[in-house]
Amino acid sequence: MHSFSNKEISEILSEYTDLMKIMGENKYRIRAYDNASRIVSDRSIDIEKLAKEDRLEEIKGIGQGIAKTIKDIFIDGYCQPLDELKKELPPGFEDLLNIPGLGPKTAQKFLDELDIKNIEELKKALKNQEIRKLKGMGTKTEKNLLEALLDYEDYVSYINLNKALSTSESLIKEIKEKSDQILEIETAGSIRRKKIKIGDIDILMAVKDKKEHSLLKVIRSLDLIEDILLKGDTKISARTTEGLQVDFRIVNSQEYPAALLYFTGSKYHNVKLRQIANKLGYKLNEYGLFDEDKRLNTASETEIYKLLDLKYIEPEIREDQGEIEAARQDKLPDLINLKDIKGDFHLHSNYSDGALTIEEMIKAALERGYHSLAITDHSQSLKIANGLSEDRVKKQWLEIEELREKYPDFLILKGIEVNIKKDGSLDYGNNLLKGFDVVIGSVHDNFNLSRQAMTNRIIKAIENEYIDIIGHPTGRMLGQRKPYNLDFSKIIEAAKKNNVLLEINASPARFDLNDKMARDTLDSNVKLIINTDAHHSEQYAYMRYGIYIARRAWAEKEDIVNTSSQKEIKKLFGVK
DNA sequence: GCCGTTTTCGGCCCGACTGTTTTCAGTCG
Repeated sequence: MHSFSNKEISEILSEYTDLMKIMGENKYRIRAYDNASRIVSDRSIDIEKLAKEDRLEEIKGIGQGIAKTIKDIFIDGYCQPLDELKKELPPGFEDLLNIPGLGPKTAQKFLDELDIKNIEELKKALKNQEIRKLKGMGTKTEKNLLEALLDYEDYVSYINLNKALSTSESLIKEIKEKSDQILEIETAGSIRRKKIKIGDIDILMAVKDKKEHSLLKVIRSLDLIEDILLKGDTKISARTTEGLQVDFRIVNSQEYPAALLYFTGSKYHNVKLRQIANKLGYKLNEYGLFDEDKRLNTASETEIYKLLDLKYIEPEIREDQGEIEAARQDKLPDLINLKDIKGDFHLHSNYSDGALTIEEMIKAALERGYHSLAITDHSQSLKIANGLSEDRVKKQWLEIEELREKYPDFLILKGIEVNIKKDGSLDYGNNLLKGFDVVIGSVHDNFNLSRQAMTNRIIKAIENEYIDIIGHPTGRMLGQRKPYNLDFSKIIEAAKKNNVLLEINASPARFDLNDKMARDTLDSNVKLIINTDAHHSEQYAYMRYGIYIARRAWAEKEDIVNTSSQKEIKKLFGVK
């Protein structure tokens, strides 16, 4: 038996799906494989274990055929049917499908009729105006494909949630200012679901008359809009000055709830809802829930769910990852809210690389309605961030003790973000560490250890009796640094055994843990703490992103330590 | 290829837009 991660199996199935599309396979077979690829990547099922125990068919969506395909991958070490398909196509050919507007049929046509084997050859053919000679192709197609190809070569694949939120909020604000026809307007799509990575922006609008509106003109005039990609009565696609696609959808008021549901997705959530609607004898589309041709009156998404015998499902968990079944049984989680948060426990002051004094950080925390915080500056070896020597730690403790007298009702914890060294030992000795109320262990160097070495390094830190929290557990920096190689299930296990918290670092540079890992953590009954890692009090506002991640992880108030009372916090961190 | 509170066979979510057609296939979400 060979070894493969869920992700690797998922990618093999996904590649197989792409190739089957090009070969013109049965579309339902393609769909089955596509679906299986998603299921395998999604949740924390242990695909390798199930394969070894011959229990793959227990997974819904995986039947005899795909179970055998997966099993054979573990036995052979590769996917034989995939390799056979690959032999029939030139290497690099499947990359053509990544170009927007170019699908399997067109790709196959290019190969058959012009012997185009890869993106380079396509570019040449487009520039030489060979494409327009093909039947069903014209100059317009040629021009569009060339543009799409050039875009693809230096494209924006995705942006982070914080950026997407601010862009969509600006767009909506400007549309409202420039048009008096908007009855309702809202961001839908993956932004409404608060996914961390956003591929495009979906904005839904309700107007009085879908045929008689001048929204195209308004959209064309928006500051952030560079050009229009597609224009219809109900759908307008545009591109921002930063190269991001925005889809505007236009409906009337009656249609709005169903449209909001539809355009929020996810696609897989929607498919499930439609299947349920069909079973109940209804039809669900973006214009409403229909009984025969009669639209049922639904004033909100909640009413649509209700007619489908489901409780309202929050957008953040609409991913077809068990939420529909939970909604049917009234077992949905009561998701945590921003207002439940009472403290922030990973903060930097001007003792290390923060911008403000401890007192300034306290004042801003009070303004946010918090009752607690922890000052956790960097430890001595992080010179670049002005890490604290033992003497400066002692000096900071004295200052905190004075501030405690000045703010008696507010809980100020003496904390530290201590470096976890390459061998898993910590940057301070236990004699100093035991004087802190909160010790966060973080990795700040030697990111390229082997999976085993990195896992052991962090586990060793978790086992130190003074460690309370593992900070930004995977070390990723969005768009800059990949997460380090880690057996995360072992980290969860160690955290559970040693009563250590794992952090959701809410800083937009990190978003670490991500939603899936956070959900896996909670599934193992390990609690999470959400911290902003603020270096300035303005960054307390990052807490909302941490909440989004937690909500996507199905977190309830009780799952997140920051919601505890001051008394509970004291008990948790052993403060008198 | 998967699935079943009518089914082990016969279905499988649904619609918008584009380009090139003249009624539709391809692509996308």
